[in-house]
Amino acid sequence: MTNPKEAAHKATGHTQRGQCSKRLSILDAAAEVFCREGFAGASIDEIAVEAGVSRQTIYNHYREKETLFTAVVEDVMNRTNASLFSILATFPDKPDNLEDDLSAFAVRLAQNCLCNQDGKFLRKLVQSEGERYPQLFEGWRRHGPGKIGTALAALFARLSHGGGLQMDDFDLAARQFLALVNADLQMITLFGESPTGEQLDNAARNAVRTFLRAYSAPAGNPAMGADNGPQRAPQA
Amino acid sequence: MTNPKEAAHKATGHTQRGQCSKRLSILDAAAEVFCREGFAGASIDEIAVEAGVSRQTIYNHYREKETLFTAVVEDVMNRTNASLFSILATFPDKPDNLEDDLSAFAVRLAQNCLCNQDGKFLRKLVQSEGERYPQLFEGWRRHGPGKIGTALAALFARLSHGGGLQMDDFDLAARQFLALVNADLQMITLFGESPTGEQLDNAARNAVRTFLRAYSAPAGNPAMGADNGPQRAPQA
DNA sequence: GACGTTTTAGACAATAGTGTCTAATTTGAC
DNA sequence: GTCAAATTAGACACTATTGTCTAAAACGTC
Repeated sequence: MTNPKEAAHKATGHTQRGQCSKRLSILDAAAEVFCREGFAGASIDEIAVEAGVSRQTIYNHYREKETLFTAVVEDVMNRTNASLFSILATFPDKPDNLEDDLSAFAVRLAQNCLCNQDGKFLRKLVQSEGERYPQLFEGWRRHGPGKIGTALAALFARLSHGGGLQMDDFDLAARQFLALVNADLQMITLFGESPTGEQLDNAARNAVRTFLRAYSAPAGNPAMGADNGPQRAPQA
Repeated sequence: MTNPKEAAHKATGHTQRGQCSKRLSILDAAAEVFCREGFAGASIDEIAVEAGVSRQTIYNHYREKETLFTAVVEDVMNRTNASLFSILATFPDKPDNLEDDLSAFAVRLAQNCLCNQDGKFLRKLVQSEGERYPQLFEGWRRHGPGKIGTALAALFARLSHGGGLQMDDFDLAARQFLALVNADLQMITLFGESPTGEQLDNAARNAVRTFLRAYSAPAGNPAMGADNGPQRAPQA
């Protein structure tokens, strides 16, 4: 028995709803189980039960456990990626209150990418299986935190140019921004639960305040251009 | 080559040296294998081979796999804890250059607790098995990042009182300090390798610069005052 | 209703791992 | 050298899991 289904699924737009919905529920259940049990601990039977399909159907769509795993990782990465950019687009073009805008932005980012089910999945699985599948997660490095990093860096560059921020290493600032947002959150998410709205708000507020204390342009200096104020001594 | 066997260990009633060294090599090998394979993926046989003992000896010392696992976690936590406090003691009583002293401190912290083999173990295993063994890792929360957090907070309180720093939430500052140090490091450690000395230096330097820009007391302001306004640091 | 495809349940072999048991062997203390 | 404790190798029963196979059932389309 070859696999006409994979070809059919990819090539033709003739996809049947049944097939597709099975695929989706398998991916969903697999993400759940892989995340909960890890790759070695997850059993195909468990996934099949949770997905509401027979084990054979899984082996039908994905040759073996590893194939399923990589498919799940790619699926979650794509979803996270999409969500990421839709959130980036929500940052106002002309922020009127940088602290409020950045805080709200951090909250959206945290709850849709970081504290998400998908975010949890990626964090856990990259951590535990990253060394075993380097080429798989190298995509995550580039398109996950890598991409959010560069996107954030671009945002900060824009804000710097607009005069609200002042910094010389946008990538560094982006990494630090994310680290600060996570500072208060990781203890919660690591414990396995999702932060409440209030916890999210506080974490974002704390992160943004510190970030702005380090990087906001001197008040009353509507700086244009890239000139550097007397803010920091470029050390060594 | 993992046998510091002359270390004085816990006296368990009938202490013989042979027993003790076996115990240590079992714990060592188990830590290695659990870290590499996760709890489910690790096999007792693999650990036995790596430890250079027979499988039966492991079952002799630890009733079952789970017992061994918890013993390993506790062992690693204790080691990390000890290392932590010895490092904390290295921070000078009267720092002459806050940036340099904090950077050097951050480097020591990172390479002895965070990027360590033990640090890697705790990060990975807490992440992947934390939800399954909450009571086990609750100790980690209190004595790991929890304890380092409070110890750091105490340090920052001292520095604030001395006039070098200015902040009103010491615990928050401690969390943020650690987060900033990790900001540049986690991408490296997550990938599985240890950072070079240069990477460590840069990460620490970047973290401390941002931290001080957010929290250093205004120059020429000797001390006191729990109040901190939204001022930034002209530093240098 | 007929037909091709997908799905299903279940049996199946093969492999791997856990934890126990026993008997032989080593080890260290006296 | 003796003796007891620790260690070892190996067999063992038991369970779990992977991945394959087959024949029956469900599904969708015409």
